Amino acid sequence: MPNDQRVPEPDLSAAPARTLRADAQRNRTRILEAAEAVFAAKGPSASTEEIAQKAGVGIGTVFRHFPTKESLLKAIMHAVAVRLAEETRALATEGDPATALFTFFTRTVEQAAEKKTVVDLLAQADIPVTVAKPVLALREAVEVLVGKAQQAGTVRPDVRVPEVMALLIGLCQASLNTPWEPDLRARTLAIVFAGLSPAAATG
Amino acid sequence: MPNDQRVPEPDLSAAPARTLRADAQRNRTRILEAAEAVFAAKGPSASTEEIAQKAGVGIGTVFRHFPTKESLLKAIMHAVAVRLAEETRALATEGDPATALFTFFTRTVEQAAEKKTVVDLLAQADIPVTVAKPVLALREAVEVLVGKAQQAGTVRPDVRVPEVMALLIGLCQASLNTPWEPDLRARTLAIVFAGLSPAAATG
DNA sequence: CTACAATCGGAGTCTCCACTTCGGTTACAG
DNA sequence: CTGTAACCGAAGTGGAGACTCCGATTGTAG
Repeated sequence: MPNDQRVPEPDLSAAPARTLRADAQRNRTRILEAAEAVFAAKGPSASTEEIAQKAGVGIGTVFRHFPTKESLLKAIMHAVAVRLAEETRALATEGDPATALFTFFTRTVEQAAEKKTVVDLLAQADIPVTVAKPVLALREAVEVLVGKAQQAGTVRPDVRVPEVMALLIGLCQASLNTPWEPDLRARTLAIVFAGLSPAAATG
Repeated sequence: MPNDQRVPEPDLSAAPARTLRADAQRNRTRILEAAEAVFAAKGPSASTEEIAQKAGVGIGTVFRHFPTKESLLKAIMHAVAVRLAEETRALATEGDPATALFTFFTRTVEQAAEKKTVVDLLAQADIPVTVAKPVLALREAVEVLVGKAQQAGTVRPDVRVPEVMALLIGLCQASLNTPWEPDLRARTLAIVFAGLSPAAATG
């Protein structure tokens, strides 16, 4: 039994502590699931109590697993970033190079309205250190998408990744706050895609 | 001209009450100025106390003039909406039809980072009744801008106002949360402008 | 089975903020 | 100048939410 616990670094992955008691592990999972749902629906301002209730545990249990509301939020953002980066990388390696970027764009904007966490994650100016790695991975995956689309001739060669990310973030935020009809979403995306295409004037 | 309709609605303009005592009028003005500055800098979550302090009055004075924090916020938004609508209308009547829309876009996005109130106003899904009129005026002015640009041949004829507003809101929000370098802002706007231009493929 | 340490959970604390109250102050009519 | 009604402002109230404490509960080693 390791009496002394020396933990120089907090591990934010799914199973951080060793020999975690069974109920503790179960509750931890429940809390993470509940937190992801609540944060996605109501944003970071959702109360910890609501998360505890949705998870079916007491509020004290939440704060034992995550000493701070912020730490819980970071754990969720970490998970979200990892998933998003994986999806994007899959699209970059397996998808049709000519259209993969547009698919990624459309899919992300579509889901933005339902997943506030994703938008908050993307919009953050100063990325917390704990989620920096997956966010970097996401950026690299987008870079691949842009590069392939440019090689395939569906995106202008002078377009760079920062402005693509800027457009993505902007569209996600706008669609989140002002729920778009599918028709409006399609037309708005069409304008951006047209602007990215080689047919457009460079101005 | 709209027919005269009598609406029992509180007047939110600068001088609502008649025969307001001199010091009261002065304080009211100070509060409005302070609130606009603070809300623009910190958003709607800024505390009333900070506004009172910046205005140089007690917090009680703020609540006498504006019974609710929300009513104060609405008064500011009303003023902002009126100003923005006037600027836009001026651009619609006096500016070069071919470029006025782009000028409006660029100017608004440029100022977004410093004026959170404007972004909050534009992004609101449900416009409060008290500011609906100037917001409608703004929308009409944008409609004129789009129409003139289309007549001048600088914007595709199939583009409609809703998607233009959606793009504007998205760009403003993104530039607000993630401060853009002027260079990035220019490149991002260039993509959108290219997408609006007739040279772009319709998809 | 039993002991015990890890875990649970919710009442309690602390802080922040919107909003109220009321005694002191001041503009202004007469 | 003077009375007074309007106005001022800071201490006070209430509620919400993040975080803590500690007796009760429970998984698990032996």
